[in-house]
Amino acid sequence: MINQVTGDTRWRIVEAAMHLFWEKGYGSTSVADILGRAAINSGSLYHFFPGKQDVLLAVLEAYRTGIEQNLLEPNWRGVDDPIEKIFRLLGGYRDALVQTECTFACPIGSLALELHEPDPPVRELFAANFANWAKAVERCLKDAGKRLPASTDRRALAEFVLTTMEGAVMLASSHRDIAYFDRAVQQLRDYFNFQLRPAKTPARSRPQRRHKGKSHA
Amino acid sequence: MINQVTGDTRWRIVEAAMHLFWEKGYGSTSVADILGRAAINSGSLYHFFPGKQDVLLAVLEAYRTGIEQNLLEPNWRGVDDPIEKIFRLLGGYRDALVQTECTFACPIGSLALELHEPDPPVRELFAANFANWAKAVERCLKDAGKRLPASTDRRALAEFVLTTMEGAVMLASSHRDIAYFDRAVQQLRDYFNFQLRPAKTPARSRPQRRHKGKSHA
DNA sequence: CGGTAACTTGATTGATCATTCAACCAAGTC
DNA sequence: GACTTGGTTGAATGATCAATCAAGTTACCG
Repeated sequence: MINQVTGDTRWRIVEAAMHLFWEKGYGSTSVADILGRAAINSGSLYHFFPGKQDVLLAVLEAYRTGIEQNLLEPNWRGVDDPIEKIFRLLGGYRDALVQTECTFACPIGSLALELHEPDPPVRELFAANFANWAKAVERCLKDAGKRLPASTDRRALAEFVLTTMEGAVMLASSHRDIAYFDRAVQQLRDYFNFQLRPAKTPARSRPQRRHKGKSHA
Repeated sequence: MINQVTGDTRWRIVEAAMHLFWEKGYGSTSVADILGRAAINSGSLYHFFPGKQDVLLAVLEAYRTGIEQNLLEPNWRGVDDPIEKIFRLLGGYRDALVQTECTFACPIGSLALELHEPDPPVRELFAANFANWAKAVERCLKDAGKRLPASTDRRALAEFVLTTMEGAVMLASSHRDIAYFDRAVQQLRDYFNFQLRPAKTPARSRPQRRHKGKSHA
């Protein structure tokens, strides 16, 4: 998963912790779990990290620096239209949900809500991750140029895409039903269509039903 | 907090757990914490509940049955306009964020994301809580009658309000900044305004900036 | 008053947790 | 071949956790 130049111990720890925090959350992942998955001993972990929380910091740092390579690039490969890029990104989270039978998707969001009162450095990394994500969407919105009215607040709209994604993931995973995610994304699509003036890809100008039943894949 | 006919032990436990789960989450709340806050001994707790998880079930059940009395009624007192009711409800979450300096707001959402793989009964209570919340909003949307186009999918829109609230709470609490919440709600307001035909309260028909800086209260 | 059922007490249990540390090893340097 | 540096081993430590239970208390009922 992800990649790094070295296959050294430190990275094995981060990689293992990434997976486990994503799967079980921070609190429910024991150091022993990490040791097991990374196939090392406790002494090695504590050689590289002062404590469990510092592993979390490294994990969040890895997400932060890897957003381009591991999140945006795979989802945007071969996609040019900036608006479509946004919905491809959301599609990536949809895939994660489907692949895990709607149990988990966004690791940052889950961790952020789990740790209500994180130490300042942890909180700052959450914020930085969210900010980078929104910035990427904001770039798309700027690339969309005049297809969006000049009056549209691009930053607020980009944040709103993130808001929608996180909320949609929460509902879908709580219900164990991808349809909740799809309906939310469709609402967002409709919101976009209200604002977009038709480009190459003609935008439906009126809300239109989809996804009546459960999953659609 | 909340209320119940009796001030008996069982209710004291649920009340204490409600507060603690909200404040620290499920995993970080020890049974000892609950005992302390409820001012009882472990034997009493285990007399009423087979285990910690059953306390969680009771808490979720309490939220579920109390939504009308403890959530809707206080926020909707004196408000008639169904659309305004929706935004008053969101305002209630805003108040919770502000009062806790943006550390926590929606207990259900936090717990739902914390417990990735809850036992079926727990998961069902999460789903039921979300469903009731969305149903309340859906009722408002139906009460709005012809102010919304007939083509609008009221269920999907109601769910979208919930999606937005949960996502907005997550962003605001991660950044410790209420402005993230406000911007998201403003986007939702704009979305509504695209669809609403002007009622008594004339709806701004164009997005309009607000909240440039940090908090606005 | 005797009896019983509901409830409470709080020390105790055993598991699990994050963390520590002295001993060990391997590669590189002088 | 002595010494150092960077990394590894894994048993041990002490804290904390959810859960137990035998002994006690209270309230009600006949």
